[in-house]
Amino acid sequence: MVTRDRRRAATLAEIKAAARRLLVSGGTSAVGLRAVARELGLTPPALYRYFPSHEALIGALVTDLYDELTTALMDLAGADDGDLGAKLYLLANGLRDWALAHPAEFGLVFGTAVPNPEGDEHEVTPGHQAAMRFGGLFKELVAQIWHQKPFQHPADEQLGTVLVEQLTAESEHFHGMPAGAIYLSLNYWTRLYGLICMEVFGQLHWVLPDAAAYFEAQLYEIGQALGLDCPEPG
Amino acid sequence: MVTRDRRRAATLAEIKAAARRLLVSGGTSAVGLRAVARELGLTPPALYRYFPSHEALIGALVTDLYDELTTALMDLAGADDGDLGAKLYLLANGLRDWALAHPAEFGLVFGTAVPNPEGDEHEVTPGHQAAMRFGGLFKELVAQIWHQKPFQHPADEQLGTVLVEQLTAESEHFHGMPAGAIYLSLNYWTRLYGLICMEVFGQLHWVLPDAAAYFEAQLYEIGQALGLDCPEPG
DNA sequence: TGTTAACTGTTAACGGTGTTCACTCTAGGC
DNA sequence: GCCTAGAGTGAACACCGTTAACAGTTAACA
Repeated sequence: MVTRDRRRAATLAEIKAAARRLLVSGGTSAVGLRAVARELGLTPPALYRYFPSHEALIGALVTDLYDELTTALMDLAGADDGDLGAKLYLLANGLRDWALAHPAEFGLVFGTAVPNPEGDEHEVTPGHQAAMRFGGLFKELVAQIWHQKPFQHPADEQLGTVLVEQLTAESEHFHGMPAGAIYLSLNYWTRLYGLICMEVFGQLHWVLPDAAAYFEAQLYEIGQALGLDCPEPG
Repeated sequence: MVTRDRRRAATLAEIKAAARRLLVSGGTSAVGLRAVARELGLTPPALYRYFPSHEALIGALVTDLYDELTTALMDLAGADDGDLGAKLYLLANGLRDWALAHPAEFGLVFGTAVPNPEGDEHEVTPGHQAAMRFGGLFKELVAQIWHQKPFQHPADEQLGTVLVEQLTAESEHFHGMPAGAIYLSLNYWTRLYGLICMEVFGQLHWVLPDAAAYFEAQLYEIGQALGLDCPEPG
């Protein structure tokens, strides 16, 4: 019987589900090793049969959240068969909606620093792979947009040799797009991420009580930079 | 004698200095109540004569860091008597330099969510006041730039009534600037903050090994939006 | 000046955390 | 049917923030 492995996988899933529950209800600090064990009616040391440390458990949770978000956004964008611009618009709005609906998860996934300061051996963890899959969503879509209708982009001379060199190094991930186009794509992601971070972390409440209108206006702006005729705000 | 208050103020400063030291050397998690007490040769309960809780100690530390950053940037911008655009450029670069030089402090000050979800009684803490002073730095400078040489800005119709309403509510903080101009100013801050956050938190390392060139290009771009002739990148 | 009150620090303790070790018991494989 | 690997337990360790009761010093006031 393989019921042994099956049982192990089941409890492993239960552990992560309990951790997720605690994260949602009480924020990042609430998902402690002992609390998770309590949730399952187990003693704390029992969890060490499944995760080598509390940190590893959190890491697995982050990986799951990344994948959940990725598939959710894929479903969202896949359902719409319209033009690619509308797809990107859906993706951006979907990410914001998810972040606002799950602020604790967002804070855990995107608010914690990536531990890659001195990049000797990358030691590509499953969490990193999940993050790459997530990032690939946007890269892929932007590359499709570019190849369908190339948008105006700054020339290499405007960007400077250093930046162009770094951007062209990423060209393979963008299906051979030129540096200027990758630059604009990076802008899109940077501004989107920054906007959502500020809204979720409450840095925007002090000037804008409800950032929805501002977000929409910004989405229109950054979409235009990619040659998209986004839905106009207002 | 007032030596009693003097002594109290001295130890209070020592406590915060020790906390700061721990923050720098070991990150946010290293600045614990017991660790701070250990650093001063005191027992943990002694600190409760100075701060009502560990959280209050952290709050005081954040306030100090805000003020330190604010005065540092004021000195930086005050020294240069050139045009206001150069001042803003110095400010933005100064903020980035500070964030990269003190990543732990930056993470503590800007990376933690502002606890203002349902804004009933704001209960304006010293930390909030310090944050306002810091934000005021940029608002003030941008307002000066606007009044010296008004830059092109989107019309109200382009932004939509909801957004215009919110922006004009902030008009007094921007010395009576119109909504479109405030919108562009907000863009400047949003993009600057997002960029620095991503760089410090390592979200940019995976695509750009060294974000300096990208940051410079972005600074040029967002400065142009405010009608400034920034130093060109490259 | 002597008394009193406030202030600063201590020790002991409580409940909480992540983690390790030695142990038991049960289920699967030979 | 033995035997081993795995799952789970209880006790313990070292840490954490916090509280309560207590002691010594110092400022203020009658």
